[in-house]
Amino acid sequence: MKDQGSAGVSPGPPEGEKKAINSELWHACSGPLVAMPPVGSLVVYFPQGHSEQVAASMHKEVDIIPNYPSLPSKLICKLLSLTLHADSETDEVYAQMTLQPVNKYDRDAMLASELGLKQNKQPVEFFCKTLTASDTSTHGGFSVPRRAAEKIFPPLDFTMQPPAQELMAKDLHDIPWKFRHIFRGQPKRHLLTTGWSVFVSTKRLLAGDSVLFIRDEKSQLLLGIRRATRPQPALSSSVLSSDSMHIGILAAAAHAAANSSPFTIFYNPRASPSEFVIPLAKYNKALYTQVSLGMRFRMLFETEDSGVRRYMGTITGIGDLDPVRWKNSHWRNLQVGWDESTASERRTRVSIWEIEPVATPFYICPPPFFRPKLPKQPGMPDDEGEVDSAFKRAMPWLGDDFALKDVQSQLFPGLSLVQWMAMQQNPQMLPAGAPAVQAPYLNSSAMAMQDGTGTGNDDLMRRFNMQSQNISLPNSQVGSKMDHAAMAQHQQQSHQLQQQQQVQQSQQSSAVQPTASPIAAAECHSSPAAARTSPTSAVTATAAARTSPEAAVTATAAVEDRCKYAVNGAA
Amino acid sequence: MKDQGSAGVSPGPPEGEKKAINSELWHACSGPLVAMPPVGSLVVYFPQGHSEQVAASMHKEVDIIPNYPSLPSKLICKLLSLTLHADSETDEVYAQMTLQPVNKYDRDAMLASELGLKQNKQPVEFFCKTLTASDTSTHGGFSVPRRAAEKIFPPLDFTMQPPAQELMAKDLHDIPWKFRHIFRGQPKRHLLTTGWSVFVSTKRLLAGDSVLFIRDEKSQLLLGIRRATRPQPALSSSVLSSDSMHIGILAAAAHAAANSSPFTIFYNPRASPSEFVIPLAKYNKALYTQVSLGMRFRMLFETEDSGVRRYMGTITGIGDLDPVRWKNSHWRNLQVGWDESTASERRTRVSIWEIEPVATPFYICPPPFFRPKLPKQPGMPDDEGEVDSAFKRAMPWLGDDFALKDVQSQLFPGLSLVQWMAMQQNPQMLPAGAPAVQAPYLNSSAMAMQDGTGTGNDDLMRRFNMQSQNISLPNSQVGSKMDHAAMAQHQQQSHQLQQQQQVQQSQQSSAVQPTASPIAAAECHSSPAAARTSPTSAVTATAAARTSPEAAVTATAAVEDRCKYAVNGAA
DNA sequence: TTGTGGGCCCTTGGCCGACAA
DNA sequence: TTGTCGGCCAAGGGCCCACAA
Repeated sequence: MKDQGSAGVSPGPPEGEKKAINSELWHACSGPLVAMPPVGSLVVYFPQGHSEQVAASMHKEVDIIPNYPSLPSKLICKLLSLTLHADSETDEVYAQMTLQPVNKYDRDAMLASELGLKQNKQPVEFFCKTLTASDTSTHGGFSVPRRAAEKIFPPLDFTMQPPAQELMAKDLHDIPWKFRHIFRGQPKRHLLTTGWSVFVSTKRLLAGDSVLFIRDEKSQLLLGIRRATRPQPALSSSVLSSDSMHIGILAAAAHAAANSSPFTIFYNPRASPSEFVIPLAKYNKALYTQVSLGMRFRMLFETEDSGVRRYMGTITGIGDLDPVRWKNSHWRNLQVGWDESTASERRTRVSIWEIEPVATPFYICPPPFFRPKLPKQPGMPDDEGEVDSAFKRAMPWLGDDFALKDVQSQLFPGLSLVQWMAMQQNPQMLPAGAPAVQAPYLNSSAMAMQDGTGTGNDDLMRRFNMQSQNISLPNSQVGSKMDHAAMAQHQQQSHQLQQQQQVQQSQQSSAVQPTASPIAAAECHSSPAAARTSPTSAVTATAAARTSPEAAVTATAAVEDRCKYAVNGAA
Repeated sequence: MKDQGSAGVSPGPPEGEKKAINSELWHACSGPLVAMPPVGSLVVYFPQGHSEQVAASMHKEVDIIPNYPSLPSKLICKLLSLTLHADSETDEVYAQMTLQPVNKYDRDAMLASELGLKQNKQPVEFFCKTLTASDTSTHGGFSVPRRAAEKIFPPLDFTMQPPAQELMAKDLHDIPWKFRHIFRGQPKRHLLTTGWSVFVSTKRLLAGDSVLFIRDEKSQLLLGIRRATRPQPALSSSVLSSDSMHIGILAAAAHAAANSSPFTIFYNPRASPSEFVIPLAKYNKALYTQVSLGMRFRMLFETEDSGVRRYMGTITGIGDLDPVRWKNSHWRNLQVGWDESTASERRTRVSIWEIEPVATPFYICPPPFFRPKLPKQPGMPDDEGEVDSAFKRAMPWLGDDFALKDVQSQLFPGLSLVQWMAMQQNPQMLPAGAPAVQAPYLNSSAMAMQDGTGTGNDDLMRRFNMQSQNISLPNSQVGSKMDHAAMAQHQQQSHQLQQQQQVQQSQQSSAVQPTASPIAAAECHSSPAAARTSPTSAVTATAAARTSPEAAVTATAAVEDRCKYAVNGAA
């Protein structure tokens, strides 16, 4: 993977510099769910997640994520630098981050972390279209959705016959592409003709890939691509073995933690499903959310065309993803089930900061009479005093989490590297009194019912809540103790009712939840994208064997919004 | 880099298996200098060299190769498995090796290591041609060198007018390619027409790249490619930071050494100039060779067209490549100068096993009257007794080299990862009495003169030999103490004479040196390969910016053999 | 012996509206 | 509103030899 025009959001380490990558375009390509923390802010780094991404980048099964002696499951770090990159061959976007583990953090960093939660980097003026077979064929041009053309492209001079103009758009590498934009045909439609096929062949686009155009602040046209996630053959790096990669990640982090020295990581937003560098404020906020078995939640997913939609789910288990190697880790420690039958592809393991509990406005902004019990609201620092010490009081266990004991590791002759690392127990145990999931002040589900939004299934909800008391025991696999039959029955019975509630709650809570990003999607139109074999030369048909994109466009029935293309903002 | 049809020379770890890669073809692509050790044999692994390769693979400056606490500069390992690979996108060849560090080794492994030295995997029936601008242009086909076509391709039926046939050749991934082979034109010549341009475009070949055809044992035609080493942009992995990669390599090796457990590495023959996994027998043999300042040697280099030629050089310094981080390492511990002025691109640092001292037959097969002093010849075990114990007696320092002391590493807050690792001293010190370069029984240069081959410069040679006594001090940079002016003068004066000697010595020693591989090259013809800009579409000339191969084909005047193409074996 | 260029044919790229989903 | 097709024209892919290095 070659280097590219890299870009400094901050002065990152130079590595074959060209020109700064347009941040808006980068975010448009990385998708609506990706928000990078601001430089200087505090973040939480999860080695497990990092390992998962490496495994995902190599298209390998996430077999065993090894741990490493003396490396805790999370590191609180200061984000020293952030550089946005794009692969020069594939245009794949990724970010380079320099993190420095910290034991204590200052007020500014905390505030920066807070502010980072509120910014949404998705460009306002953009559209994204999944390419059809006709779009990518050499036979024709690109059919531009009408609304998209009207919103994004410069207006045509309709006195011309036919109306046409030359468009110029720059990609992530600042390379300009020129297209003939014409409005013709019967019925009339917007087309990109001359220049389009060169773009398609140079970028090696196939039907199913997406193209997106944005207009930045200076009204300049930019374009990016987003490739379909087709089943790719396992990727062998040919440079480093998978074992060495994993141990490299962990060793680098462990050293950095021990010395409070910076280390560098790469984050590829589209390679793995989860971010592993989380704003500290977001993480803390999530810690204060009650999670209990059977709890209902919503979670954001990206739609095919760069929109977002929420899926409803239920927490079916709470416990370590890997109780042997990564004890007491918050990484994907929730087992979940999804309401919709089409959700078979969705993950069954999520982390607490990924979900939005249903009806939680109370905890985001507790009523005044609860405040005396908590000196500061960690999620929302004000100007009154030291955020730092407030944190220490609120979360006394944090301080112990960074001491690196130099463990005299035993040696196990004959074990493979992964086996050996797998045997290493994480020596960083949380203090005995600190539960794996922090006990909240109140039970959110119970609150939801008192709030009047929960109706008709009080008994079952209470039952789950009672069982959820077990979670104060660290690392207990409470999910397995559940009565799954009763659970399933309950879900089936109250399914329709819940969906009605969802809509109401979604509308209510999105007004008060600062983390909820506004969704604007229009022009929904459902029709499965066609996929066909790309034409290959007859002479060496087997040799030129380029696997045709399998018609894997799963027609998932969407509740909220689903369309072949989306114009961001009302049309 | 995607996975590929991988191939098991031995049962290697499966990783997206397809079919075994043809070993002959793999070796043809990897070049004439690459010989892989046999599975089960003993090898010496150099972490420094491994790090260098990773740096080279990423086209980065070989800045600082960090070391790692408790990791010695070399590990003696048993080669558990060897799998040949080829990148599915670029056809780049590489090998996956599983190594297990050993403290003691059995007789069989030692013998296997011996046998490995004698096999030469280069296929007998093959030819390699560097592609011209005409070859890669869409305008025409491929002009096949006459001798090559006659030797490799099936004979044409010359009763036809014109004589023509269809050729089928499989590549590294076992994908068949079909070409029309025709003998036409005025004057007559062999051409590949139909099918050729598809091959060129699919493989993305450019003028300067090479294509090679071989005929295996079953007379089947195979073809491979070898890309020109053009100046590539720095490669950013987008997965792992360079720091993490280096520490990953070292940590994996250190763990394996501590536990005698297997670890996996990738070796890319064309990425870095030097092998870092050396047959133990070859290494030991090199240790018994006297090296001294001013010593003359020959060294094999690959020619442009998969041939080999020897260059003459002089040892100008002996000492650690990195005296701070990698003390007493044999990795590239020789500083050398080259006779030819065109040798400016050649490396100035080599390892002892890479060179062939001039006139050393005496040490390869010592005369009988020296044998009583040495119970066993380590390089050539016979059937009389335990090779193992013989080794222990011959090289007592080897045993100490593998003990892993669990060093309580100090922590240096604030240092970067590389800085920290660089500060770590390799705790494995050689015993005080053991010199960095083993003192031989006799001085080879002196021998050469007594042998009658060295004439006319006795004084200078003696002087260098006296100075070379200093090398018994470990890690001393003797090279810097040399009289460089006298050295240069000497070289200039005796240049022509030396060249005459080289030819004689080459002929003499190649007959008795088992490591010398037979060179067979014919049809030498010198003409610089032309390079021209590849045609790009006019519409978006800047966008499609595909850098044209710069005419970097340096016309080095070759002494022995140099040709645009070479037919292996007499024509 | 072989690299390059001109001549010439014909495949394929690419622009158009028709038509239907 | 937009995906795909047939029609049609022109660019360039690709096979040939001439010529020269």
